[in-house]
Amino acid sequence: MSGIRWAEREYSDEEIYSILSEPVREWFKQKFGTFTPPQRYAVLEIHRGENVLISSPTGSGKTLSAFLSAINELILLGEEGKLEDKIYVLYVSPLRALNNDIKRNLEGPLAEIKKVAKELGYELPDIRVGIRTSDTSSYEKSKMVKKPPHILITTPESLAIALNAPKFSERLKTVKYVIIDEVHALAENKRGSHLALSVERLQEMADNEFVRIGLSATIHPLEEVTKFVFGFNDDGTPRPGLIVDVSFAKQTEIKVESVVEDLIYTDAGTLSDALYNRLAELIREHRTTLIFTNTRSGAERVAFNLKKRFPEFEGLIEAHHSSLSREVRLDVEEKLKRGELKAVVTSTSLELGIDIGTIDLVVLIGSPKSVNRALQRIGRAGHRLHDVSKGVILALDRDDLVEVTVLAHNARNRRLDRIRIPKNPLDVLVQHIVGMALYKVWEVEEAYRLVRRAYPFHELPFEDFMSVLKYLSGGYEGLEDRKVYAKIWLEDGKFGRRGKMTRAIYYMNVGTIPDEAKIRVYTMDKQMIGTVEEEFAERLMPGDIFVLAGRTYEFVKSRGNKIYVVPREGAKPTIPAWFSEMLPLSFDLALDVQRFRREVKGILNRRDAIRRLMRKYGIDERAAKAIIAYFREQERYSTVPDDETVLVEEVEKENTYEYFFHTLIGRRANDALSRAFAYAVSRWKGVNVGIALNDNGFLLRVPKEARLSEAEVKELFQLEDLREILKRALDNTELLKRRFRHVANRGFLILRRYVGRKKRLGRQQVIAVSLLKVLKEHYPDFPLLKEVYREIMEDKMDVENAELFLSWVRGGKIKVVFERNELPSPFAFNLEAIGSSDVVLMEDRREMIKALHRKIMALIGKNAT
DNA sequence: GACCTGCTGCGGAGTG
Repeated sequence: MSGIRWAEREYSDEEIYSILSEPVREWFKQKFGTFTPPQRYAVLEIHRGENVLISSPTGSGKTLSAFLSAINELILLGEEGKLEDKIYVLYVSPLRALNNDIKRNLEGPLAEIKKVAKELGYELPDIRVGIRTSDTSSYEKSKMVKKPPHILITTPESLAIALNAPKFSERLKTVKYVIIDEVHALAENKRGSHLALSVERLQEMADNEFVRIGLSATIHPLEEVTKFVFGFNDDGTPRPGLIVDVSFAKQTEIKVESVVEDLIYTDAGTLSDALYNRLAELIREHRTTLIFTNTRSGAERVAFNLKKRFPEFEGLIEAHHSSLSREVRLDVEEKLKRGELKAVVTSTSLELGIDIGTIDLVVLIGSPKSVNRALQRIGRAGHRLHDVSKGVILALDRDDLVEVTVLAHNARNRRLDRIRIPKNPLDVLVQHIVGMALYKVWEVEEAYRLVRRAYPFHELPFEDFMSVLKYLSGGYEGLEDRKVYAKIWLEDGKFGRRGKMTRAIYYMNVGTIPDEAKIRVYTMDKQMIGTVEEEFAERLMPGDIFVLAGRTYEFVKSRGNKIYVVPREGAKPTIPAWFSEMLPLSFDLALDVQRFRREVKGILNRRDAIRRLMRKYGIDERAAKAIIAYFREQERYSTVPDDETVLVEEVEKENTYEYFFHTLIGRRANDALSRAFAYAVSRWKGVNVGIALNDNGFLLRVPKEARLSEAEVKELFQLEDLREILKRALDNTELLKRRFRHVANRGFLILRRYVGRKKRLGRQQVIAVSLLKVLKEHYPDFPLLKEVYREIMEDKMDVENAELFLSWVRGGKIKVVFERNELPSPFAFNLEAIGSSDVVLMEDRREMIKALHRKIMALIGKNAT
């Protein structure tokens, strides 16, 4: 029997007012008059000390539902003169910009309540709200130790650091309410696993059991996420609490547009003209437009070009992303809040929660890759409950167009993607074990119990827990000579801290986001603008001009980890590139695109195909025509793969055979599947196999002598236990070398967490593969090494869904169609263009696709469309 | 060596 219930009781205004103190009640009446649905379900329950997960749309008063009980309590304490200098409420969100926004949105009402109270004759003390993130100066942090805020706002990473700050952690012990906002964005990845352990550590050190409140606008499945927020009791049952589900649909209007008629033959220049003209049009037609680009360099490029092409926007358009300095970001956020900007171009750093009244349009350039993300972003427009959230998605290539057509349709119908919560990530556990050891001496059993209270580690085998402890306690002959120090001691069923540097190592390596070697960019008068990657900075020559924060700067000189620049107009500035992962297409959405393929296939020969698509999917004629033309070309030349057919094409190249697997299951699942397949092929044939992959499928490049028969290709789909195959594949460093560089970087950082090297090495040397190789050579039994590797790779891989896909093939739900083709089919163009090396230029890629298209059209005849 | 498409966040406490 689970103690988790669905909220059934909707309380009346009077019932809620009855628990509120007079100033809060009067303020609420004046300001709102009545409670919103989530408030009617949640406020009283939270007041009674129930854990609550609230799922309801943006602008529905969700944040206030979470805070109202706590604010009321603080006001009551203030009235009675019992408000102490301690933290009562802890609020955690994934984004710094959201934290800033929440602070503003709390301070306003608190001041208003104080004013109302004064009119009523109460003299209330100030209720302080404080933020603690990387944006907080050390001066502010030290003030916080002496005089803590009553409400503390932070991020998962900063919380993990605060837990180990000897003085400040004392202040956290008094917490009564823990609010986790935008839960969906955390639960589904390791940032969430990391936070879940932090919360359990906090509970362990806290004076009392605190109330847990989770918030989200878009989340599915609710029960699992609820368990994630509440955690588990020691007897294995989920902690009790309430699910408040008022996720009624907010009015949303989503348009899909193709910026040009012809997505193949339009040259790059015309395409960008069309894009910027359309953007300018949209910006002019609206009060404030928020534009999402998915990438930081994209945000820089679009912000810069809009201002350059349309001088009317000078000073009215800004860029916002994580590599801009605190000053720049805060300035943009403030201007946005005050309604002083026409548009802000952002990567993803403004996609959650932020409440800006004047934003009346959201534009997405390229696919946001999941329905949840699309709804979150578009929800930034028309933030008030009864406003319509308006979004326009601009597609720039044919695969993108197909994807966003399905995505927009799902978003309109509130078909959310399921999130999957990672289980037992050992790299996260290692960080927290070190953190725990810094805090006190632990009984092994006691620590294991604590860890298992966190949802992601609820089923952690004791052996795995012990192997992590043993690993961290070192004791490996000779490792210390190589500066591999033990972080903990482990004896008589207890463990504790070891090593002078351990605390610093913990601080410096906290979190699960892969790091980059950063170079700070300063103007000559010492204003920091942001950071660029070491590799980008290294290439700069004096006089070079580049874009940062949507403006152009000339590089002057480089000093250590800083470079100095001066503002300068330039003819053709470069745009920095930052290394990171690409947003992966969600598995659920991928399956829907498969279904969409079958649907379109079914209507291809009907005269009203275009009209039907327009009607059902709400796309314009241009977009519908492009989709129909794309599918007709594919069908004339090859097979249209869908949810019942997986197409494998063999194409002969000069030295290789290329096999295109049209497994539309998203990048992460394709990553797992392609690697397992490549490993199997390389074992069968004794050759190296090249891999290229994207969301729509993958490509194996096999040497001529290792050509696969149709039977062998089909045999690949019979592979069982992918996880096991991948484990073996991951032990093969040769294969790993071929992987993307950021994986290597990530590997290095994780390794650094274990090894504890503080010194930053040159990029060439830090490639984790080589480091691991060295360690492996010298220490064949180096414990957990393989596990560390797997952790790194499994971050990128969705083995579970890859297995699921294979089981559908084995079960006959999906049929494998094998073809030998002279050229890759139209659906394979984008994969082909990934190329054998990572150095295909965008322009070249477009040319390559154009050339392929011309050839295909010649083969199937001009009248295909 | 240059090409380019790749998100989110990131010490504390005390001393001089």
